[in-house]
Amino acid sequence: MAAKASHFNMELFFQALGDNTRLRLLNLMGDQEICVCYFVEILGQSQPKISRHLAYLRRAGIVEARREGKWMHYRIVMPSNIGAAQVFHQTLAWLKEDKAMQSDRAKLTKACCSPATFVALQGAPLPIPNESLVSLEGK
Amino acid sequence: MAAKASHFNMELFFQALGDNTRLRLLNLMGDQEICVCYFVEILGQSQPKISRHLAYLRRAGIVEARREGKWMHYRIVMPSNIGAAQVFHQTLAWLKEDKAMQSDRAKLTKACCSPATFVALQGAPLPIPNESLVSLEGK
DNA sequence: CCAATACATACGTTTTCCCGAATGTATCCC
DNA sequence: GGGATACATTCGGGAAAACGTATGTATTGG
Repeated sequence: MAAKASHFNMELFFQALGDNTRLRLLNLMGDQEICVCYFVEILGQSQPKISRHLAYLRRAGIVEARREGKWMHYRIVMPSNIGAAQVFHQTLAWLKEDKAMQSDRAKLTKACCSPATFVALQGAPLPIPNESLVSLEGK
Repeated sequence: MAAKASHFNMELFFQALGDNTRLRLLNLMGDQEICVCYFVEILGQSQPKISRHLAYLRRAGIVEARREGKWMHYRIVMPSNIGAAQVFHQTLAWLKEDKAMQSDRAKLTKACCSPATFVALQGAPLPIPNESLVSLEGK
């Protein structure tokens, strides 16, 4: 029944990474689970646009969503395919080196420290560490 | 003068990898310099199509070409950006694990051993090891 | 139950990508 | 120089992607 799950679609995987908005989203997720409203606030782009890109990443199998009341939290999930996981992990590390990506992360940290100063984030849930990634921290 | 070479376009990089034909081409190059006619023969696709994808890879800065008489040899070049190089190297290793990619490589080996049996490859120059990648062989 | 919030999806348009077919260019050989 | 070979580029059409706008759905609070 799970016979065809073995072959991973590399083309689709890289296409998912071939968009700056999606790279920014992945960078913000990093090793945390994050609420959609933060993405909208930090990227400064329309909510439907963010939502569509998140759906794209979900279809590509590299993020998952979890509902918590009104809010949706997105987190990175490592592909089961080993090669994909290695490339993906390396990519996330690469994102951390990028200036623009660091800037996004800084904004996120700032927004989390004082969400009250962002009108759109009143009462929004804070990011939550993504436990499924902890095992990879060492490398 | 080389002031703006520092920022690598990640989006473009991943877009270049987001096409199966281009992934197959990169896989065939692997660690050798290869003549265009082999690509056409092994992928079984039109010469203009192959040529366009090679041009795409060249624009993305991950392959380079060298002319030798009538023939054009293509080879992989590692991006100067360290993060990109790491992801790229890992990607090439991943390609080697893929069944379909291994099949392409097998066809290439076969074609190189007896190019005379492939009408289109009469007198075509054999692949040449890509020396610029040797330093990375260890990892 | 109703309004408000948070997010997802549908729709129509514009842009981008990919292709086959045709044409252009460089090199070799006679 | 002229034809043949190897490859690159151009052109036009069709498919997919990306976007803004509008609308739908789930949840909360009153």
